[in-house]
Amino acid sequence: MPKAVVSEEKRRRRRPTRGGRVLSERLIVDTALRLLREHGSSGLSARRLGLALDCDPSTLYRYFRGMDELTLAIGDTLIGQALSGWSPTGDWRDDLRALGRRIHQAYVAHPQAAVLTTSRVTGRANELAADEAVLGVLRAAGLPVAAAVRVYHAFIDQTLAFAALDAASLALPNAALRAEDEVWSTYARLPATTHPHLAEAAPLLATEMVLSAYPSALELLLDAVATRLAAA
Amino acid sequence: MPKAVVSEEKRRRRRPTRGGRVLSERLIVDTALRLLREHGSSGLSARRLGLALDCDPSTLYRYFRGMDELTLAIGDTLIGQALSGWSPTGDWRDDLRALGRRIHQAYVAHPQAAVLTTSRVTGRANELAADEAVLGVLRAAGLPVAAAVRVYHAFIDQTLAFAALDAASLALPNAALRAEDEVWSTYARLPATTHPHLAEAAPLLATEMVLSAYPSALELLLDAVATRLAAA
DNA sequence: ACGTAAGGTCAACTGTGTTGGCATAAGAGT
DNA sequence: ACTCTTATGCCAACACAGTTGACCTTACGT
Repeated sequence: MPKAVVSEEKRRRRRPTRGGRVLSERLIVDTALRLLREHGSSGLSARRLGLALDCDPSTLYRYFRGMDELTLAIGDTLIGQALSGWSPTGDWRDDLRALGRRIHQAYVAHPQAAVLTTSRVTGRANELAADEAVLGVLRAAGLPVAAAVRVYHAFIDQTLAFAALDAASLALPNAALRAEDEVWSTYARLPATTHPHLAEAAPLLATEMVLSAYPSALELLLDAVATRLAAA
Repeated sequence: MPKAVVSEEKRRRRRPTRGGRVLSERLIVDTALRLLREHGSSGLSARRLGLALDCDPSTLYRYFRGMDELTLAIGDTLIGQALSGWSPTGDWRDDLRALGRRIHQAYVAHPQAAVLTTSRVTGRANELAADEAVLGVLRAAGLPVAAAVRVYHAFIDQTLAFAALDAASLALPNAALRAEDEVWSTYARLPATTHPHLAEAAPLLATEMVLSAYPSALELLLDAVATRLAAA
């Protein structure tokens, strides 16, 4: 019960666990990501993490104040992955599109983790860097501060929102996935008298709904920004 | 232990609980909504629900296969509330806007419940009705089936995605809310050398980020549909 | 070489979803 | 009105969750 967790830089003495591994924030987060992938979004627990790291669950509390703080760290790691290797080209439209796609993709690449962490503001390093990047692109494009903030808001919310939604359906355990398939094919069996449009659209729905609507939504937003820039 | 839950219509014998109340799906869902509002999105549990209904937690399994199915029922109730009293005017743009706002609003009005249920396809009655309504509006506007399905997809995903995001920040317990405020004001204290754009935008961010970006995103989508209709 | 405290471990607490077995009263059929 | 059936309530128990306080040990700064 560390009242205060020692920050990663201040960490001095590294004692190995009984299994011989030396812990670190990094190692814990990576292992958590692995567990999430293997056991689904509800498959991460202090106990399982302890098992995987061969340490007592309570040890984790030396590194994070609780499972919630660990969750935030996982989220920040995802954003870090999204940004790694990116640099602005100078074309605001390309840059914004790339940032949006990268963030969306990073979350969707870890759906089980994304489910836990989207829609949480962490204020950690990588998230700050991402916000700074987006605002920088918009300001460089010529938007005044106030407008840039509004666009930034729509942009980041839209990206995270779609990421969350897309991740959620990807993260469903197999059983639930098959259940959702059932639902869509149920649509096909609906009587045309009560649900004519659903019955008509059913075959198309089954194929359309497995794709993400994010790319088209993103282009819509970019168009809107272009219009605003042209008007000024 | 009930392998199969008896469906609501087939329910015959209504025995009151020890507290004298007669249970029903409806009563259970309503009580769950109350608990969610009072105790937050993680405040719903079989045991607490049992306590509130004055019945044994296991009794709930006579009505729902598990907490997950109860969750889906809650979600469907929200959609039902969104649709209740709505009818099409014939103006596709007004109708679509109204549907979007109503659904978004219904979720945001129950943020704690929305957090649990957005991004879950239930296939229950009210959800079917909503899907049918949206498709009906689009077809009546003159869109061919394939296009209507694509727009429907973007529309419904966008609405749910923003609802989820907006609900999530509304549903944060007070402590976390204050923590998020902290984060935004931390932005203001960032050194302008490392994060110039964030530092500049900080005061605007603090006020902008508490508003929903959904209304503007919705108008963007409606514009896109109008363009497509005009082209045909 | 020593003393300190970081950080590992252990045991225990409360709360969770879920299930199998049992009991009872509501309603159907006569 | 009497029975018979069974829907639906209750109880006890299970394995799992997060979290904490006390304890111990070993790596490091001096």
